[in-house]
Amino acid sequence: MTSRTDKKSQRRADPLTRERIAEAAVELLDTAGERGLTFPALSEHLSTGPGAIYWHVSDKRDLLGAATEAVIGTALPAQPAPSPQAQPQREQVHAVALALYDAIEAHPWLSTQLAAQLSRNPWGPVTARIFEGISRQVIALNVPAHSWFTATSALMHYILGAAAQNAANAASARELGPEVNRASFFESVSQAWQELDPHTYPSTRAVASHLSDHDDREQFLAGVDLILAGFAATYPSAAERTVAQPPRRPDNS
Amino acid sequence: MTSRTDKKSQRRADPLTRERIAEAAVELLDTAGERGLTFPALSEHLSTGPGAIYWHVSDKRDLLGAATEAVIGTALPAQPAPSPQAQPQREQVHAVALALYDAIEAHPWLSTQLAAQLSRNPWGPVTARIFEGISRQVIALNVPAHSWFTATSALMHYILGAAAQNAANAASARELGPEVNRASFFESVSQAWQELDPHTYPSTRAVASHLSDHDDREQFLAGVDLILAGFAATYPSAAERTVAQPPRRPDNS
DNA sequence: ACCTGAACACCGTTCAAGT
DNA sequence: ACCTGAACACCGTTCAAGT
Repeated sequence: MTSRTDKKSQRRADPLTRERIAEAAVELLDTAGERGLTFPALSEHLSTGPGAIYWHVSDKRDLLGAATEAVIGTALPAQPAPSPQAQPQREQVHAVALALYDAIEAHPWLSTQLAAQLSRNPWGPVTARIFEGISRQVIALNVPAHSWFTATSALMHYILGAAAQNAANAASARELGPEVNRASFFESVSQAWQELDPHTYPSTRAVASHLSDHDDREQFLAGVDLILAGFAATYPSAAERTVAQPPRRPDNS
Repeated sequence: MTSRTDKKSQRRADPLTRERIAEAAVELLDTAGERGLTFPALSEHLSTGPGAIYWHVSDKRDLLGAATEAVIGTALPAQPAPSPQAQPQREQVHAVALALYDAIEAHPWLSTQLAAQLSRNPWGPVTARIFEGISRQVIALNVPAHSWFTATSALMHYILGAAAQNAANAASARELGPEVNRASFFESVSQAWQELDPHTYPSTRAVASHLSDHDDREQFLAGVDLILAGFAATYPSAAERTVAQPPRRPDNS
């Protein structure tokens, strides 16, 4: 494990690299949250000085980018060949969606960073990896070429937005105490919504009263299916690919 | 306009209020960007000290929240009565979607703040206003009650995500010089994507090659229509509401 | 009740100096 | 080439003191 220059006076056990720094940053972000990632804290974690970090990373944005890249890289591994048609199409879409969903739930800070990458760096590796994962499905779904971008966008924005929302809910629920399950969290949000002014917020109140204690992942996938149904309905060529499956309940009831 | 105590020694022309502070914050955010909103800058803008601002606002998060509220309040005015069926349903959805789209394009910092509000404060006025605007459409669309939340989520996340993406693109294009139009911006992104590794990013490259020089708003609405089509296909009761319209091209070609 | 402005704690970033 | 750590600029927040 130690390097070949195994003298007693080697500078450090293992030298700093952008990757090691990214890992440490992820750890800090997961542990202490977005506010917990500071150069002083990270320096101490790596037992070095802030200057050393700046040698490998250009600034804090770059540091956060490296952390994001590290997580996305393992959550959405590069798949060279358009994956074989082993799974039915719908399940492949679900797999990509859930990979992102789980990554964001495990690292709540990720949702902010992904949004930042999307907007700041649409040609960066993070954006490309996500876009690739989703557009591959869209193409396989026989969406016509002129609509690839629209369809991918719709799916991607829903996935990232809903996953972020779920992660935030999970974090809020966690704050209410580890013993409280999701049910009581939804209960409390539902209740807060019910207390809105009936005159200005009639529909929100109505929706709140129908917020069943659903399974979050099922709910998330129901949204994905809703958009897939939109593809099938809008592009006849895409229809057989998704609709030919055994008809699945599109939502909880 | 001046208060009743109209002595020469009144402390200031107009006293600070949360609203005046929010307005000034919006101005700073629009002018100088997210990084430009600092307490020193805001204090000077209002010709006061930082302490005065803290009397009306609890901290910076609250300050940003007030700014967000101010913008959303005018972009999405409260509509007491479920708006009359004057317009066809699809156009009402478009109207809400475009209101958010335009607000985000005019205030690019808004997209980050809306995401923050959604996750931190799901029961706050900003979230409620947006949710109300969209869920009202979903309900009017005859989506069944147990799917109101899913359907509203799908539409909302797409709208906010796509609008944010557009605002970011617009900002990037602006940076390339005021004379460059959107076309050349899309050209450059498309080109950057084309240079990705063909082995790992085949689909992204394929999509890039079909990135026509579209109208951004049309593209955005095409995505909305895609999701509406999903409603119609998934919930038979919703079908006649959206499908009965003169069939509109769902996308540019 | 509302405002003033100095003071404090803290963080991102730089840089001359080391190995 | 890579690391050290002190120093700087700047910002969020507080607070004793004013009106």
